[in-house]
Amino acid sequence: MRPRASRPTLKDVAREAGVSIKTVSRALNNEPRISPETRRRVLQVVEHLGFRPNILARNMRAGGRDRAVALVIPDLANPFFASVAAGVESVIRGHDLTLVVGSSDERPDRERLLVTAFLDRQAAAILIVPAAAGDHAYLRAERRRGMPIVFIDRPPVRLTADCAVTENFAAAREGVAHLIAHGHRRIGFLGDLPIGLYTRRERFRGYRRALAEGGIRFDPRLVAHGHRRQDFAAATVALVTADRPPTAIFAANNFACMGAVTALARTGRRDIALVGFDDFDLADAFDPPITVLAQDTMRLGVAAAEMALSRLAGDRGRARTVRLPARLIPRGSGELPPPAGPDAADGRATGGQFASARPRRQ
Amino acid sequence: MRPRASRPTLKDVAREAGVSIKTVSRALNNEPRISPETRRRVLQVVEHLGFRPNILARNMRAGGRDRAVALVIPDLANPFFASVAAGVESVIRGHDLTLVVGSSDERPDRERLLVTAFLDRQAAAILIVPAAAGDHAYLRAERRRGMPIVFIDRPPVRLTADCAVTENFAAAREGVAHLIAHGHRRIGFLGDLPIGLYTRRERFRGYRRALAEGGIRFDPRLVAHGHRRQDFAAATVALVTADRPPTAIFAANNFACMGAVTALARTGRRDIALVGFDDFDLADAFDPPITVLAQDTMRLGVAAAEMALSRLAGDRGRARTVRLPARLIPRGSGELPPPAGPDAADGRATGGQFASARPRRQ
DNA sequence: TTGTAAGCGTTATCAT
DNA sequence: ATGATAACGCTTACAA
Repeated sequence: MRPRASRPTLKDVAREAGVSIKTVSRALNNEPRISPETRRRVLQVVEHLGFRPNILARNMRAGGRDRAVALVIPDLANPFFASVAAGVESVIRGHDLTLVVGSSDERPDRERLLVTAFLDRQAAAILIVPAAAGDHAYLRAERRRGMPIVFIDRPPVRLTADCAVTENFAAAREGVAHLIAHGHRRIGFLGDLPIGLYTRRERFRGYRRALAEGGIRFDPRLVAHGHRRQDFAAATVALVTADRPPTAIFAANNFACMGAVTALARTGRRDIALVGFDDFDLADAFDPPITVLAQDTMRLGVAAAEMALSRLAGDRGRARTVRLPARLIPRGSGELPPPAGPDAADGRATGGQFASARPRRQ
Repeated sequence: MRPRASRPTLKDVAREAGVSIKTVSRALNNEPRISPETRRRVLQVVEHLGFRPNILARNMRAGGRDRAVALVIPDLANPFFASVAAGVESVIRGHDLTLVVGSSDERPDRERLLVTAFLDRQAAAILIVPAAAGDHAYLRAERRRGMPIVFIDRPPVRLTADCAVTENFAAAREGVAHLIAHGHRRIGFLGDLPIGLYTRRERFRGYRRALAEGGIRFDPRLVAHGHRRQDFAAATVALVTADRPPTAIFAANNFACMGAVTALARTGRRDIALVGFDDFDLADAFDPPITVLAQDTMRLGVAAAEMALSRLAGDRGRARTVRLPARLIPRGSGELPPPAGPDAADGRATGGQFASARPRRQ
């Protein structure tokens, strides 16, 4: 087992080229005071040795931070976050910044470990989609020093910082109002866990508000929760097979919606209206296609990255919050009428037959 | 605009605590030769100042590399890669290593930029899911020095290195043979772009082999390509509405399969059999549910991470390739018979009627 | 138990 | 135009 060989350094290049390390440095950084001839020779040695500068050492000397922007997300497998990352990427590219991503697995302790790891590596900026039940007071000192720290999708807890979020309350309210406008009065709510999660709270508020505005009494039996898609599928089955089932479901996030879709498809129920929060791949491939409130995930990332860049440029003004609207995309599932006409609240008995009697959407 | 304040250093803590920087260092690293009293006092100052060690400086002195494992993938939004990342994570966690991910956007130039950025930052190991049409000769020197570099899903080009791949050829052959076993003789192929992409080549080979073994003549008109899901949907529509359309489709990757599903759902065709390469979320939510060849994506990541760790531990043996089998998951779509019985090759004329005549799968 | 000096690989300063 | 030297923040070796 040969020991790991180390990379060549400035010193190695200098020795090989017969010059001082400073001359090598000059050649590499296009500094003016060096003869073209020397530069050429040095660069040739650089090439030959496969020399690459050690960024860590460079940053240390320069006192400055690394030109890497760190993004910490709860779950790599959730396309929502991938899209946010793409938004961030699009902004920082062209600023000679590299995006690195870490996943907290929706656990506050791992999130903190990751954020700290990036801070300790002198990242230029840190963008965080916080995990549920976290506490960000530990970042106060860094914030005070002017470190660009921006939160995305969910605001920080016990910390004031820049933040880019969707107008969850307004969007949820609009989505539920949409169902009400189509005649539904028994509307189920499928939400995240934990219940205290910011987005779930806001969306639930929107749900309650829409109900109230529609003169509909809130029924806690129509509320269910889950975490993974399969949980939501099970919850959906439970909801629609219970006494006095809902005629419509409002799914408060993408996994909830996918779970509901799965359950409805598997049980062959095409009579239950459905509106989901967050668009998702294949939403248009179902029968009927799924109506969603699409968050502008890309722009969420863009807005966050822009705030970070502004901080990086020296802006020490007070923390800002950017709120982005969501867009209702009616595709079919959210426009289904309740089974027995606009005024009936109970669709259980006739639902199945009704579904097969209606012409199928192509 | 106040200038960005810098983090406190060992020196700051030392001054504040009235000790030397070495004493502070001892207190921080739990070194033995320090009085409990001094340690307590130092740690208190550390706490008070919010001091955090500069990892870059530490690593530089220690000569060692950073304890970060870098993973470069072509597309953050593809759940396939997210799952690979999860596999890597599961291995390196517990080795005090942090996973950082970068996305090449399926572009070789960006991939190289990212890989180089991580190398220049002294990453402990680099895992690469290469973009199409890349060239990895530039990594030869690093490999020679013993840098752990592992390729995932697709092998390196013009470079010999550790590699973890799925047995694409065997799996594709099995999938197509499965369709043939169910009576199909006109089987479409939906493949990646570019055509030269390793996985697409291997899977296409498997397709051709299975056809040959089934005594079926290859028909180039049954082959279509695409990149995004919508492309594949369009390609699918073109395939099934052409003269002498296929009675079954083999989709050579997850987006291809999702595209085919979308197209078949939108056009209400439930008579075309479908087998997809790669499992995907919601594959079980369609009617019929989608039969797939599931790659063990998680284990792909695990295998790659294990090779990297072994290199990190000093193993300088020759490059290895780990090949993992895929698993056929029959869910329904791959078991549909051809329209007019096992021997008919042409399903166009009667397909639609046939579909509505068959009982719908629940 | 504690402190001093050297060094990691860079870049900046100042000679030459 | 080029080079010696200090400095960045830390750890290792050695001295006190």
